[in-house]
Amino acid sequence: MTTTPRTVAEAEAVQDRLRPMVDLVGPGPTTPRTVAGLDVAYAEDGDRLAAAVTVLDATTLAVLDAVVLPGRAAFGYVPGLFAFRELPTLLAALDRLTVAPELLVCDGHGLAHPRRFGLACHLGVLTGLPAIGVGKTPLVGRWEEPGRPRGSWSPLLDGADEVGRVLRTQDGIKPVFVSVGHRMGLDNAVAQVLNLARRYRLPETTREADRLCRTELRRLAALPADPCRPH
DNA sequence: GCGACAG
DNA sequence: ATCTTGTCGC
Repeated sequence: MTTTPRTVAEAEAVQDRLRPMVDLVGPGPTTPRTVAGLDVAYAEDGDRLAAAVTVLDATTLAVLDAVVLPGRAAFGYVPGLFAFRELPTLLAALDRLTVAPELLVCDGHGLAHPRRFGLACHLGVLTGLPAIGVGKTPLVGRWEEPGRPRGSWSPLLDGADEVGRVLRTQDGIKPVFVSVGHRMGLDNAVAQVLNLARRYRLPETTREADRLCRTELRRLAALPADPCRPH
């Protein structure tokens, strides 16, 4: 089972306990055959959610498998502890996959985190799979604007550590924040994200998962009260 | 002390 | 994350 803390102190303790288990050596797969995208959509109340995992062919980007599950936020939103909200439902969805992913692309940071243990590290350690974090906005670190062309990047520095890279995935488009989650090298992480973001700012894996969980959330909201489980 | 703060 | 209209541009 997953360790679900109830307080900020407990959550930080969990991160500190798991952080040493992150594999920072593995360069990761050069040409994975299957890549998973993970994302969560929240209802207006901020409590109910839908978590989605999609598995794509890393070459053709065809969707090979997809799972979406309803759930509840397992923790309050606290920057730095955000992973605890969606971890349980995401792990449940991962368990139901029929096509095994060789790499996880997470919607959030990995090492680019105050305690070097963001969502991508957490999911990587718990599943044992190589994992990458792709954030849309920064959490920690300083950086300089990368060049305009797709593929340009600049280091994301937290003190003296390069905790990630600010990567331009499309010409002249706002960059994303790439960081290592588990069993990956930073160079490879950037290469994998570029391969997955061929036409849009975000990797196709993330876009597919995002679309799936948002659609499911709307479907759930439009559904009448469940007659099978009355109050 | 003040501001910042993944999704 | 989500709430939201129009608008600028290819």
